[in-house]
Amino acid sequence: MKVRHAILGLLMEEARSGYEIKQYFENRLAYFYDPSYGTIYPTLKILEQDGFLSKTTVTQEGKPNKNVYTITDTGIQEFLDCLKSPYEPDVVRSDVLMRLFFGTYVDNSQIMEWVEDTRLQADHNVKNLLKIKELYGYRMPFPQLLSLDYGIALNRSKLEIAESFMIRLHERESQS
Amino acid sequence: MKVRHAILGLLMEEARSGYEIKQYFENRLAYFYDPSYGTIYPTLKILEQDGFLSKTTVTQEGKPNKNVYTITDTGIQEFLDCLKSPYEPDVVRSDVLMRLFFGTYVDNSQIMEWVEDTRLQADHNVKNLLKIKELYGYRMPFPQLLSLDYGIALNRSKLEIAESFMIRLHERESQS
DNA sequence: CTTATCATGTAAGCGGTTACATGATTAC
DNA sequence: GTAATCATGTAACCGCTTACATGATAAG
Repeated sequence: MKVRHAILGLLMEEARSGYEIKQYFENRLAYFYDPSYGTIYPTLKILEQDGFLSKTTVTQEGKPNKNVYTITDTGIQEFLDCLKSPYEPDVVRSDVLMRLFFGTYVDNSQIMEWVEDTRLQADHNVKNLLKIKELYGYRMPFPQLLSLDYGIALNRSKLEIAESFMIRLHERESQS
Repeated sequence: MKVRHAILGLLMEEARSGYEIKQYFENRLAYFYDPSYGTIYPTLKILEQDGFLSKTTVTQEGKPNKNVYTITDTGIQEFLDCLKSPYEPDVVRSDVLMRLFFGTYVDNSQIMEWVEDTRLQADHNVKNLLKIKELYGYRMPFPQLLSLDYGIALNRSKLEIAESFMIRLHERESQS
C-alpha cells in the first residue's frame, strides 16, 4: 500500500484537507508512516483527476481557506480492491543494525552509544504509543487497536533487546 | 548508511566482485539489506571513479571473467568517516500494520490471514537467521554477532505478537 | 515584532528497483 | 536441449523527500 491508498483509507472515515491528512498521519500513524506535504498535495490532485476524490473549497473565518476532499464511490471501490490485493513484505531499513554489523571497525564505547540511542528511541516510541492509546484507544475499532498494540509490543521488545545488549557490552569491556 | 558505504564496508574485509557482493548481501544481510544488481554495479563504477576502489580483472577457468574491487586507503578513510557520522533513524515500512489499521473495512477472516502470514514470515526469518548463526557464528566478530542476535530476537518477538493476536482474533470471532 | 499555526503548492533531486540485454559454462 | 549458475551492465521508471515559495492570522 502506497500513499495513494493510505490517503483514500483516511478519507473513508471522513472528508479531510491535505493539511488535516498530514496532521492525522503525524498524530496517529507516525511510528510506521508519515509522508511529507510534497507527497500529499500532488497525490490528492492526481486522485481527484482519477475520479477517486472530489474537492470542495471551504472558507474559514480567521484561517486560510482549505480544500476538503471527499471520497467518491469509485474511490471507495479502489480502496477496497487495494485491501484485497496481495500485500508487500515488511521493509526494515536500520542504520544501527548495519553499523553493528561493521562494529569491528569502531571501539566498544561507540557501539554502546549506538545501542543506548536505540534503547532511548524505543523507550520514547513506547511512551508515545501508550499516549495515543490513552487518548484514542477507547473509540478505536478493534483491528486498529491491534495495529497500535503491535507497535507497542515491538518497541518494547526493541527496548529489552537493547538493554540486554548493554549488559553484554559492559561484560565484554570489563573482561578486557 | 547507503549502498555506497555498505559496499565499502564489505570490501574492508576482502576484495570482491559485484557478483560476490550481491551473494554476500543475500546470504548474510538479506533480513535488513539487499540491494539489486542494478544498484551494485553502477555504484562500484562510481566508487572507482571517486578513487575509493581499484578494479582488477580476474580471468577464471570454466567461468566468465570477473572484476574484483579492492578498497584504497582513501576508501578506508571514507568508510571510517561514515561510521563516525550521525546515523539515520530506523525506518519500518509495514504493509500489514497499515492494513490492520484499516481493518474495519474487511472481515475477520481476512485479518486472520494477514496476521497468520506475518507469523509464518517471522518464523521463517528466525529459522533462517539461526542457520546463519550456526554456519558463520563461530567466526563472526562480536558486534556482528550482536546484529544477528538482534535480528533473531526481533523476529521472535514478532512471532509471539502474531501468535497472541491470533488468539485475540479467535476469541473475538467466537463472541459474535 | 516575532514566532507558531494554518494552509497550499512546485521543482529538483535522491536512492533506489525492474526490466532488459548479453553470453559463457555446467549439470541434469 | 534446457535449466541453473556465473557474470556484467544499462535505461527507464518510481515513489518519495527536501527545499523553496507564498501568505494570512493568532498568540506571546
